[in-house]
Amino acid sequence: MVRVGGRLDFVFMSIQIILIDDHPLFRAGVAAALRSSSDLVVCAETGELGEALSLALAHRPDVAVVDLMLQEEDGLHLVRALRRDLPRLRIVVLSMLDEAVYAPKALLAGADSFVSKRQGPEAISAAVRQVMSVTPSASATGITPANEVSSLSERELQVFRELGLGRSTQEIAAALNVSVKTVESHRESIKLKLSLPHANALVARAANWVRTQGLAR
Amino acid sequence: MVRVGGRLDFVFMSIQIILIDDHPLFRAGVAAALRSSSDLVVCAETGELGEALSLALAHRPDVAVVDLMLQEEDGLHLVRALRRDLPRLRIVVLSMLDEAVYAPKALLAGADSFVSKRQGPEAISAAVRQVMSVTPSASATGITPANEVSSLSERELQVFRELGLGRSTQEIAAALNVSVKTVESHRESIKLKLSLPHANALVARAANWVRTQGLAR
DNA sequence: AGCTAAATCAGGGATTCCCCTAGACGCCCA
DNA sequence: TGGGCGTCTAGGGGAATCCCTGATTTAGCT
Repeated sequence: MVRVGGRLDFVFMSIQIILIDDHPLFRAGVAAALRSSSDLVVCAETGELGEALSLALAHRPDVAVVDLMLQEEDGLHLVRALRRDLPRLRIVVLSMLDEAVYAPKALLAGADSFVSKRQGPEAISAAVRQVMSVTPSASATGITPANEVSSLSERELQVFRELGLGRSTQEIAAALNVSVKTVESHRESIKLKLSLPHANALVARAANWVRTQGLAR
Repeated sequence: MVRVGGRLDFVFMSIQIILIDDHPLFRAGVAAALRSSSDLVVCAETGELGEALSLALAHRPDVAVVDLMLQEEDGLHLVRALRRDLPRLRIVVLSMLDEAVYAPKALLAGADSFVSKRQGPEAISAAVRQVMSVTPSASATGITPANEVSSLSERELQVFRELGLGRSTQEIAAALNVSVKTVESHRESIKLKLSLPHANALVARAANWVRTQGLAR
């Protein structure tokens, strides 16, 4: 397997990439963006998270580009699995969600770089080259969360988002396939973490957060 | 401009499409999906919502594929503008968000079809062909807002605003010097007027309204 | 292994929600 | 001037929730 070490522009070397994105359209877009650089090769791609690990083991790519998309739960899981089984693999995480919230989680899970999808095609290619140009230490780009919402766990964030969309406790429980009691529990945790006095304050805060995230309305 | 009317498969006719999507990657993906059908032609595409209308007026496409993406407010605005200025234009709305929530909104705004992005590339092509296969009645939208904040009375508006600021029913009652029961009554009236299903939806809506009004803390 | 955080859910009293009813007041209009 | 309509007020009562405490299990970290 070839590998780009530094300023070796007179040597042709390709970076092998595996692309994991459960959304076919986005995957097509990202693949096109990557392929537009002749030194980047998408050697495998899949939308099945279960298939990703075995594909990576088979192809031994240099970089995995993983899309957190909306089920970032499974995405982070995959990042951990990749990091565990393929320690030398560089992992670039894409997400359309809030960078301040998800970047730390992704990096903590073992990702080497985090790219917001808002940044466009070039940013992805750039990130891939960047993670290949540094030693595999990961170093985490020094993103400071500071945002209180970022202290929420995965599940709490899901509940928070649903609340911001104006969903009732019951509706959320049904959507997440858990009991009402569990959702209530998450709500309590969120209120505690965000120092909110009561339910209405929680919902209003969530709605405003969702607004800033542009996740709907 | 050619137009497919019915079962005319022995005549070659292309469907002209304008693609409006503020996200470059997704736009690339959708464009690729559409172009894979030889009878579909992407005659224009843009990520700028402001540019969309003039492009549509200039190219006079058969179908507009509009991505609600994350700022669905603006997207719906565009759909209405397109429907107003180009009544015969077929409009297909894409969204990655909850179909049950956004499809009615999109159709109400004048869209002819709604496709969830989860459904993949084929669904988009299929939707484009489908809207071209029906008569251009466009179903007249029948826009009856009614659910306007402006329909709220003075007192209801006060309660609504307080709710949007995250105040509890008790707090509002104290602030307005009335009983909790009165505030509850106002809440009921507001829910009725705005067609809101339950308390959380009410608070979330109020919070968003407060944000747009700039009345926040 | 031990620790910690996350996720799940139960119990139970306090509170709120939600639907119904209803009196008082003001306004418009026939 | 009487009737209709909307607003503001508020109570009754059952359902739902809020909110606090605590328990268990899983999983990631040291």
